[in-house]
Amino acid sequence: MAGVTLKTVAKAVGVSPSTVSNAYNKPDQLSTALRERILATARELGYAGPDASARALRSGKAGAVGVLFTDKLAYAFSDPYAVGFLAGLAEVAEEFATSLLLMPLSSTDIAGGSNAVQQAAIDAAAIFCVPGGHPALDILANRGIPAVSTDRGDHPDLSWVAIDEVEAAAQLGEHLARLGHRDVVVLVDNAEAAGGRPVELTLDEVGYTDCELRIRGLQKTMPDARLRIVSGGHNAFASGVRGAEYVLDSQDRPTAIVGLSDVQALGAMEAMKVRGLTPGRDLTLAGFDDIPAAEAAGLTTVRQPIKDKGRAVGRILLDPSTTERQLLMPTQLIVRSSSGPAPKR
Amino acid sequence: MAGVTLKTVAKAVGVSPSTVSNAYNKPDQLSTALRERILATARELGYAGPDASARALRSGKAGAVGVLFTDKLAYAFSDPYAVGFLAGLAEVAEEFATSLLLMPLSSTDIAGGSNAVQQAAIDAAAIFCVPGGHPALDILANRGIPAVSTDRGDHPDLSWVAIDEVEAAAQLGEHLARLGHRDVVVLVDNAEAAGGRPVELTLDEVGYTDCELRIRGLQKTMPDARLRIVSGGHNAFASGVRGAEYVLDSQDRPTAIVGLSDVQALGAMEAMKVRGLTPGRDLTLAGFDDIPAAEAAGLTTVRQPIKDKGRAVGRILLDPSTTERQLLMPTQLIVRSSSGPAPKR
DNA sequence: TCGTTTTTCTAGAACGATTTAGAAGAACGA
DNA sequence: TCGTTCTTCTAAATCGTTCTAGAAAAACGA
Repeated sequence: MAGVTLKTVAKAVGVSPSTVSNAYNKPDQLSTALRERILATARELGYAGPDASARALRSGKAGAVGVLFTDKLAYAFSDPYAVGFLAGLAEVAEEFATSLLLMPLSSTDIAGGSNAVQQAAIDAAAIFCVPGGHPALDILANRGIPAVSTDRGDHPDLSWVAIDEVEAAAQLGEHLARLGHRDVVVLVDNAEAAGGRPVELTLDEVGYTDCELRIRGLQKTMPDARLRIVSGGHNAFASGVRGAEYVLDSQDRPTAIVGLSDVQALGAMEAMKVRGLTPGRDLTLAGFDDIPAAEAAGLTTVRQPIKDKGRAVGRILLDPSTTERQLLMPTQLIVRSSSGPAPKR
Repeated sequence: MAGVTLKTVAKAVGVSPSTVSNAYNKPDQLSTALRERILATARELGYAGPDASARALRSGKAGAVGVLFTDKLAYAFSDPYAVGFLAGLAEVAEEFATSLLLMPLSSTDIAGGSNAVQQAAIDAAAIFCVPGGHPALDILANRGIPAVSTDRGDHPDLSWVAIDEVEAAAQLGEHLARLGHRDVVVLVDNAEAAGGRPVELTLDEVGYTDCELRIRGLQKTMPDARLRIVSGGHNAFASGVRGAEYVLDSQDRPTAIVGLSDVQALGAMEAMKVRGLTPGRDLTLAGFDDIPAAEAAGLTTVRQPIKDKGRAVGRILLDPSTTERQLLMPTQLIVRSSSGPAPKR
């Protein structure tokens, strides 16, 4: 039962291994009669078809693209934004009969070599919201694996599908400025706050390039405003709750809170409601992404075409007819009930 | 630059390939000095570490578990229930430094051999809501890949992590019966309706084992009720909308609609609202799964510990200390505002 | 000092396929 | 009839590792 290989089948049929291989991969290289005899014998012997690893080794194609996420893989699924990206990517992958390999980006032994990025059998990689200097990116580069990032990197030859973070945030900033807000707290993703205690950060400490750029965008159109940066942990609903709690329970409440993702902003909304505060009246709230829940909650946000982003990444990775290697996707400010005029002092 | 292999490094350092291999995989098999010299030279030469495919071939371990979904992969991400499962599975996978390989289950050439299930380099597989007789399952079995399903299969030696579908549905049925409902429409996932036109089915035509079992469960505690089975397409919000539209716009309205998943039930809720109908008053609505959105929408539903289900599947697949191969997870009826007494005739 | 164990390293055979170049025979055209 | 072209199949090399068994050297115990 076990240990049936190409050779076994070849011997049983009385042909060379090459012919059996051809029966599977190049049907027009042998007569139909023989091919059928081979496949029949294979079935009889319980041969499951060419071994995946062996084929990958010899042919140099793994038939899978890797997907890299920030932080914990389990986390990624808690943000509908990330899920939307995956859905778009999966759509294209499916079209090209390619699998998606989700790689945990655990910190363990990233240098030593026993991590998934090092070990994964992939032909290409999609990099989702992984900060620029991350060691995993070096590993990929070193392995010579073509990659597309969702952030514009520094290298001019890196492929990416991104939005104009600064411009997108500037649009939101303009909206807020026009409403009279001059005291804003920005909720960001931060590893150090993941312990549970919210932290207040300087722009330099923020880390993730896209977060930094968004804050710069806000500054651009809100030059007179005081912008504070707060984190309640990783990018998740609970972090938004914690970050907002910290801000709302302090003596020094802002007039507006901007979550750098909708999940965080929705967490903040929850914290407001618990305190009897109405978004848009008592305090303005805005997010980024425009996930489905944002609409239901009436959250003002900056929409990104996330599924298209996933599709575009997939095309660059898999579709040879796609030549564009750097793509800027459009964004749109969606004003809903969670934003309103700043209260007069 | 290209073509740097173990051998290249070995030659450069002046040792045997085995030793270089050991430098990466068995650090205690050689002196620290030599190991460092090897790693340094490797870095210098631009060697990216042992090739994934070659390693997989020789050692027989791919370092990845496959995940099989019903229908389109992109679909899977539209159901928070499926996403929750993935999150749980990912958590365990991460712990064991294993990647998750999402395989498209496209119908193309499933027999011929050019499909993902056939080609994937995986050590094990998680099977999520794939109906019993699906050819992909045979392929896995044929390849000798250990698999765990989220449905109890027919084979006694198959591993699974599931719920008692009949009992869970029976619980819901009892609730509905007690409220006086005797005319119920069940919304199911169905491929034939995916074209756009809703269809009405008999129990035999339902297909997916778990759907069938749930309907049987309802019948069990609602023996006097008329149960009709309707599908608006695949398991998705839009299908729920379509299915409900078909039912609501007919002459023969039921007093209750049961979605066999929350996303479908929520779609039905949308259709009701558009028609000015209030769930729980004008018509009772219930679902399955208890996804986060169900709570927000006030949907009565049967809760499944979906993330735990994912975790349990992961443990069976990856954790050698887990001996239990068949696991029944608890369910719980969650009554919310969408269910109410049947209107008197 | 002489076995004996331990450490450190190596040779060579797998692992299971695909690929390249080419042989043998059939079919073809003139 | 003979040279040419197709079709059908094969031998042998190769992909880049890891594994098994064992050799050489070093360390050890008495």
